[in-house]
Amino acid sequence: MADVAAHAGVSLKSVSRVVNQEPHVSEALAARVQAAIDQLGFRRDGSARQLAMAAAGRLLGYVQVDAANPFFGAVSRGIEEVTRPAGFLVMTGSTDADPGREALLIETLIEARVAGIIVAAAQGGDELLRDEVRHGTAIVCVDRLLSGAEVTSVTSDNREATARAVSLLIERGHRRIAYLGGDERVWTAQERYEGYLEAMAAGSLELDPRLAVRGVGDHDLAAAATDALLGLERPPTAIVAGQDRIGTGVVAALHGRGSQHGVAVIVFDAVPMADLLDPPVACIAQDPFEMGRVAARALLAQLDGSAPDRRRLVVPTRFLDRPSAAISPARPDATTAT
Amino acid sequence: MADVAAHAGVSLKSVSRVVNQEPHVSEALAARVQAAIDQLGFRRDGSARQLAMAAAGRLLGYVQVDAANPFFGAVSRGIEEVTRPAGFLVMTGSTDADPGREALLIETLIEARVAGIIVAAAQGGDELLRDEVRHGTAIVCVDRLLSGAEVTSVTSDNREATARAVSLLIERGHRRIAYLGGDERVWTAQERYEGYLEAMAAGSLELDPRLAVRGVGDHDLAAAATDALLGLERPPTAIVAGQDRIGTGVVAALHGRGSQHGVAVIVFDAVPMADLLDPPVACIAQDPFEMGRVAARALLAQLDGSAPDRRRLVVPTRFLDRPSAAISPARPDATTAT
DNA sequence: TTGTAGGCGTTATCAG
DNA sequence: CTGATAACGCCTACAA
Repeated sequence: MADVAAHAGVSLKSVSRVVNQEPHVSEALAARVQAAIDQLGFRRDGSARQLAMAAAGRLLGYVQVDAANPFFGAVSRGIEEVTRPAGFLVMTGSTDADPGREALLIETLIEARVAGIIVAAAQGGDELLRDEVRHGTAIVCVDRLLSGAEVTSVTSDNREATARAVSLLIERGHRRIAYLGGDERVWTAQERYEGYLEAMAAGSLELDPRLAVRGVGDHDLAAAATDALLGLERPPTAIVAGQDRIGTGVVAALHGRGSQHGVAVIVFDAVPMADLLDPPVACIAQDPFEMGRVAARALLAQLDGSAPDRRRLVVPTRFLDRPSAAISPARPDATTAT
Repeated sequence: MADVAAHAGVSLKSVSRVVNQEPHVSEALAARVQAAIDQLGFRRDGSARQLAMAAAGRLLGYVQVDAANPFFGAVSRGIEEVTRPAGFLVMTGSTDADPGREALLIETLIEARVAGIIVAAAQGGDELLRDEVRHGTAIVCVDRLLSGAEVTSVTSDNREATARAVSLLIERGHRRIAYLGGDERVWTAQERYEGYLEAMAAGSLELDPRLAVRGVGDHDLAAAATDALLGLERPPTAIVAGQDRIGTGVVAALHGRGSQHGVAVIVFDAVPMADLLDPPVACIAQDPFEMGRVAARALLAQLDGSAPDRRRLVVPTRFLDRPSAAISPARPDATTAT
């Protein structure tokens, strides 16, 4: 910048004024400075700027489990949509659900002097997060909670949505409804499972423990579990999958058996092309995009003090059942075989 | 930091030494300083650090079209996998293929003093990019080229892969092979289209212009185009879709017509659950994850001067045809109806 | 092993 | 409207 000043024959501050488009600069001077800037290819240095202004730079951190996961990608878009117009830049990193990576990432973001951090899912590094919160860092959680700290969180209505879906199956005559869920230590998985139990109880259906399977959080495990379910002397007439990957496993296991099996499938989280699959499935679709927007708005509001530090924000899911066949009424023979 | 020094009764530099884990510090002093740090909740300031060291901070920029698109998400993961071990943090932003946004984003990244930038797809803001390259910024392009500048680019073997797929169809007896492609101004779309033409010529098949459709780059347009193809008096026996979204449109249009139509479908880019769809499709799968890794390695190598500024790096695609039915031989009646 | 002086590029303050 | 000077928080170089 000094170079520019020298080149233009003006003072340092004048250059600064031009660069920042401050008022009270004569056109002549501005032009001269601009010429020098162009000629020297000058770029103002964000670090120095931030240092001098002592203000928190317009930088945000977004910590996610996996950038390649469409859910988190969509959250990311939601965040950007809100933060970019506000002039923020987002620094992103994936943790692979590894608390160590998460910790390192967060430390780095803090050092980069981000104004706030959005953390999407992955429990485990909670202690560090709580420390940061106490330390005054603005943090918002997405798709997870953080107990023991004043944090606002944005989640789906996991339990309620699952309960509604199961209730719907019951309404349509299903009695043997299976649930395949993921790792029970994951909060969302726990919530969804409880929603299932809730609805089963509300429908006065006794719970067959063989139909309530947990810890099958990936495609292959879910496919194997589905095979096992179908092998029972009285197989379920409906299967609720607690995650998209579980859903694809269920579909894979069902695929090719012909649609005669008549098993209705509902998957939590949107499955791509759900209605073109064989068999088709109904989905409890989260709205990650909106979750990102909500989280970003909450963070920005928190930064300018216009919102409390701790809120529980719930983004509703939508039930997608385009091919009505997906959750068709249970076949009579299956129901009456009791 | 001065606070810490005062609190611990030591000098500024001693605190700096402890923070940076420099050698030659007595344990007693280190402990005292560490205590003060913990107590005051001190965090070293990345901006100041960067400013003082005059070195380019360990920051990288990644500019993509859409973070919610699994392709770019996977590229992002590939980049991270390489850059994080090297101690870099990645700042990300989506452009929505809008040159204006892209420009703004890049400007911002430059101001943040990133050491280099990876730009994934979206042509249009080329002039700005060329300027930056001339200005000395290290830039690597992914899934696009940048003419008129010394940039290294990482792409798939778009043309060759498409040609191979079409040749395979020809080998299996197909004569009427349709191609549905996206916007011809997009480089990848152009390459793939040319691959189609190439293979048709190599197979000595005359090109029916009604079967070579371009500019149908989304689901609905592709579905409509497919309907039109099926309405021809001599419909194609095979359809090659130049993008995943086009592929889903084709599948949607074919879905429910029964598999009797016997149309083989090949989609460029991996379609989720391709083999469970009705009808199933074969895929020309790109490897975005690897593309990201390659790009990141190229950028890092360029930064430390161990690689030239300009290289054309090609990451091969894989042909996925798990359900062999997908590209089954053309049905005789369709072929002989000539 | 520890402390001191000077500077990194920018902005804010206060004179001219 | 313009310019000199002092921060900002840290690091390197040099001295004690």
